[in-house]
Amino acid sequence: MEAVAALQVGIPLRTTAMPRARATLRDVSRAQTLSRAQTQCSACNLLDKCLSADLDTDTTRLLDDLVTTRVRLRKGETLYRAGGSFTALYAIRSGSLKTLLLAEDGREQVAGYHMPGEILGLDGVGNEEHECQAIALEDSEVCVLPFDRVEQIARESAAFQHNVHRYLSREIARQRTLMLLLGTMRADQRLAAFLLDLSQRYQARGYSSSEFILRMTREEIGSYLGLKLETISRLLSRLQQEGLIQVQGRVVKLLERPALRQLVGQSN
Amino acid sequence: MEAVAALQVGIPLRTTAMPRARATLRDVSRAQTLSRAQTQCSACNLLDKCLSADLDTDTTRLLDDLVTTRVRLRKGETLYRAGGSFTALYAIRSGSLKTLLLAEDGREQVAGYHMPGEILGLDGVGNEEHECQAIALEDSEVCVLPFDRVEQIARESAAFQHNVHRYLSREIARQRTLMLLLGTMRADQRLAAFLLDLSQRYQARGYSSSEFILRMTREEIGSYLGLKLETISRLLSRLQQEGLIQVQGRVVKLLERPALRQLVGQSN
DNA sequence: CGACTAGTTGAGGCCAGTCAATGTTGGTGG
DNA sequence: CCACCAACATTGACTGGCCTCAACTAGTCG
Repeated sequence: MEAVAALQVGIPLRTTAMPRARATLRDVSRAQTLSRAQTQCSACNLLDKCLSADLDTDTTRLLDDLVTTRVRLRKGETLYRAGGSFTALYAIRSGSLKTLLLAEDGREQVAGYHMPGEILGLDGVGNEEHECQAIALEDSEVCVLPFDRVEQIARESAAFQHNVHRYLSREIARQRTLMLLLGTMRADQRLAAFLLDLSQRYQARGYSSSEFILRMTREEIGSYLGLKLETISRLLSRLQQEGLIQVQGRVVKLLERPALRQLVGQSN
Repeated sequence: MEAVAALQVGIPLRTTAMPRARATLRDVSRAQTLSRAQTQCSACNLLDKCLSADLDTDTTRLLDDLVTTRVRLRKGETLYRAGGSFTALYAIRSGSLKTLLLAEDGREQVAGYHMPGEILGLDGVGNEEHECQAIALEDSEVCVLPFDRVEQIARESAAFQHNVHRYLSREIARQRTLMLLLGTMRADQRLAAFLLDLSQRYQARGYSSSEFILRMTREEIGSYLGLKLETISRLLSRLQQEGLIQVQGRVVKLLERPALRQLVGQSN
């Protein structure tokens, strides 16, 4: 109960060596059990983005009772936290979340920014507990996919199994890209790459690819890119001054995409 | 054939926008088909490190005809490369390999250093082709695990399936740690963390945890840690001067492990 | 309105990169 | 066995990019 209260306030929970809390669904404000009609994956408009891609109708039917719970999160609330026992994957239906990496010494870093259709919680499969914390950046809704059910269906359907593997693997690939970014790019290149990535992901979801809203603060973006907030701020200003983008608070407009790509591309 | 020749020389293949080559087993010097007795996972001394952990005897038997091929690599040879079609996972039996990340613009970074008992190739599951290149750092031997067989067995055995998932997930966790390192640590902290990681992994394999041989050059270590070779060299000297380690070429001795841990731990 | 959070911008410092010279090691062929 | 070469490594001097510290502004919420 106290946990819930704390979360409602939306405190980022700056965990200096947090006594790894058990976090379950009770942690979030509203978990709701849903009627079957509400949860059928086959009726979900995010179909092609999720685990249910490319399945025959028989298999799709298997999925229909996979999701029995959906969770609503308010901005700032935690979906799961590091050390919390892993029981399910989460598919984002609406809104967006960030994942936060926490080291024992209090060091922390934003590990990812996640949009509708993406699946969260994959990091927990390994040792039954989550390794990072997921926090809503705005009011959001996620589907709960109990992992034992996921594994069960994967055993029954090779196609679904393959989707699961693909998702795990894609997560690996995503992180690879980030490692390259963190390991080899200058600050301005990192920011440009970040903006282009956002643009591309928004486009894939049917939103404008040239104008969008940053859901993260300068500090969060900086943390994600291994930089400080001041650097992010300065660079946004500079890119604007150079005419590559237009910034107004959190609203960003990409003006010269080729130039941005070129900036990212120059390998020194 | 030409491919083999090139590889024999051990050229690092500095691929500036390499025309993504198809790489198969023919690429490596000696792929050998083995008798059943030679390849039984149940007889492998790396048992507990590999996919066959925690299985009942029935399932273990399933694995016995999983590995039909083993590959020998000489130092500098490539096991698979980016863009090569993904057909199998590879379990390292002896030796060590590095994985190399390649961006389209020629940027490249060492993504990992891999030891016996570890599994390579997980990044290929997603889109049927490898996303990085694996190169032997010394003469090595790996078991070939055809991935369709792996998936098949996973459908038959929940325990094995779980191992597969665990492995994929662990890879994600490993990269997470690296991201934290690249995103938040100073150069000396990165190097200390690297040395401690090696130490711990050598220990887990029954080798000395306080004295070991670096199988990578300063340049490769630097690339792995997002630093330059000169920085690595300087830092190794400095850590030696401070009495924390002892370095002699590639032979490293950890003298003050607590101090190293403390160095890594201080979050600023 | 005051308190607070998020963001911008400037001045100065330091850490790691760059460039360059030199030393060391290991493999190869005469 | 030694000479030679190439790859690897060390060290120094200098530079520059990003961080730190700090002051100030803009927007938000009770």
